[in-house]
Amino acid sequence: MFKSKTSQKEPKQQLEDMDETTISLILQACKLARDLESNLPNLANQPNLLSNSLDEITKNFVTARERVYGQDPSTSSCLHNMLTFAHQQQIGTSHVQEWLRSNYAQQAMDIIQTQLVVDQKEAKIGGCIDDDDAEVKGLQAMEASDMNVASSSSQRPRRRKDQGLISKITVPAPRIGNTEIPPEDGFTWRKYGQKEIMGSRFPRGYYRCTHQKLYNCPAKKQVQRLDNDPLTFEVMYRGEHTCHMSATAPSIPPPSAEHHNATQESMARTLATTTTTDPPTASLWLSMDFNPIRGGGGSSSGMIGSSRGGGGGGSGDGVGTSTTTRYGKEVDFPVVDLADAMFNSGSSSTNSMDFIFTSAENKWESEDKKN
DNA sequence: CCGATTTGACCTCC
DNA sequence: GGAGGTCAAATCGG
Repeated sequence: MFKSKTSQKEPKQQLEDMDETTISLILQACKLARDLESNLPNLANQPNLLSNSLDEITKNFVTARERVYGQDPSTSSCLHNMLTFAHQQQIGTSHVQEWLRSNYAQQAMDIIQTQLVVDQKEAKIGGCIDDDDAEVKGLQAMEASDMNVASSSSQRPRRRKDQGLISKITVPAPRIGNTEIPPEDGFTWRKYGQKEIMGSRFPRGYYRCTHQKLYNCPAKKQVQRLDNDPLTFEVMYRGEHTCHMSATAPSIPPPSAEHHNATQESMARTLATTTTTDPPTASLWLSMDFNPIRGGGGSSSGMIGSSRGGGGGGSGDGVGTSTTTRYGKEVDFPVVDLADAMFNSGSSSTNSMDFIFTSAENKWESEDKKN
């Protein structure tokens, strides 16, 4: 897989062409969503208005989506999901309310927006890569082979460029609270390194899944702040999380069972005996704490595994603090899937958001999937 | 005591 | 040889 090489991306041009209008449509929709959010209390008892508002938003998204599709399907999946989601919103207003109310919307929009930015800047990667597109300038995927590396040079198996780049996204730093903390993504990460990168003002943080050892979860991510925009993190994910998919891996401890199967339950059980901070299947994750900061500013409202270990003292400038996350409550909105899709990006990032709304709109999905 | 972070050293790739 | 990725000892905190 991960064959190659970037340059097959001429639609880049098209992208640029479409962006202006399309993006403005999307932003417009986002804005409307925010407005809706702020007026939610008032609209709550005015179903008609609420409905109109939702229609409005949906319309924008749908239009945008159509435009996107008309241009470059490869970049549309993320948008598409967002749009589909908008569609779905009509289906269950209560969900929408919750969604909007909880800031997830904001975050989701941020993601979408940044995703677009990435798409533009690097039409080759854009958070929407899948097997076909997976490329990385220097990263040659060697998943298979990377199992038996180790051998060559006498010493410990130290390899690089393993697993290939799966997805790369830029994520806005929290708007509130501590902007130094890289955004959560629903998984538990353990920082294993930090390095100054040539030409970058900020160091790059290296994280791997907390369950790497226990469950052989190969997921890793690199977090780095953008030089020109310290409030934005560029996150590169590599490898997929197997820790919440594998039958042996811990997953979300489904609190109020509902949409999870037996496997998950058993996983949850397993989990219960191993750890308490776990990769909430993104599903839950989103619903629980999409926005790390929102709870409480600086002093951690228990959102991030906070900077426990390591000499706190000023070192990790920037990327520092861990992203170890912890969630707890149960919730269960459709949004959950949004989460799942977005950050479960470990793998086919393209579909990052594909899962999100599948139930609502299958037709779109089918189209999308083939990219 | 256990688990997470820090940090310098080491290793691989270009 | 240099840059980037990973390891692992030291350290810290619950």
